[in-house]
Amino acid sequence: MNKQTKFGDMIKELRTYKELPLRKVAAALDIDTSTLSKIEKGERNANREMVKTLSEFFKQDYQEMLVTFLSDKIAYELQEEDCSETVLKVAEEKISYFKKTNKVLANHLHESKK
Amino acid sequence: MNKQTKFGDMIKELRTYKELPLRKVAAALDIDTSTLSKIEKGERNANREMVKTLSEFFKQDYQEMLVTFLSDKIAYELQEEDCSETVLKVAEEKISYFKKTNKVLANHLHESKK
DNA sequence: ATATCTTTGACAAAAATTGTCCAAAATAAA
DNA sequence: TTTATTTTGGACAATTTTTGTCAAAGATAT
Repeated sequence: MNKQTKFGDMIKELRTYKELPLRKVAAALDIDTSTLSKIEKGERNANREMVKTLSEFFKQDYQEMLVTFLSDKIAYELQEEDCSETVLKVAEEKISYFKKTNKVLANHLHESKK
Repeated sequence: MNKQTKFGDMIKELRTYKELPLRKVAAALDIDTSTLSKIEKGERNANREMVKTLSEFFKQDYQEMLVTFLSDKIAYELQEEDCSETVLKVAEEKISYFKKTNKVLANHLHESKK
């Protein structure tokens, strides 16, 4: 599986490789087939719980799937910026700085991750 | 101004340096002082329009402020992940890959940026 | 042609964000 | 210390976004 693979493509790949219908995977995730179809096509968001469930279902490494999932979100947010490279560099510096000093970037914003 | 400076701290710095009350800056932004106060403390989100207005108001480079603003958001999203470095790397690859191939990561998700 | 699978659009419900107001807390000025 | 001004925090409705669900159309396979 390619590094640039989108999360949706990844799980569709896994699903079709095992010749499973959306129905089966959707059941494991406890969601509608319609929703899963959209997730595969990048039209709806998955969430962490789904990533976890999918990694178990397909016996894939959770961290790896999570990286695919999260990097999609980041890449999506920045894809139209022409300063995206700089943003990523600065973000990395901020993260390591705040991890080091044990501070937090901001508190209240969108804290529930389901 | 430090690279790791948070957006809120940055504009507070600019404001206090010029000895302006929230009231004045809030007026330029056409928002409540209370909201601006929260933005400075990272408790509310600014948006692009505000970044633009602020860059003009304080005569700062827009791109630079934008980088501060966007990197805050990214850093916030990833600050609790232990795979954040990898995520950023992969995100960068995805972005340049999709820019190159002129594709798009996903369509419909949160498209209005105000 | 029939059955199964996939996609699409619509919609209400739920959740998150925003704008606004008010009053308390903090700070500065008199 | 009183008074004025600035800053902060909480509450709340309005708005926007996301989510879950359904039904039907479209595609594919049997």
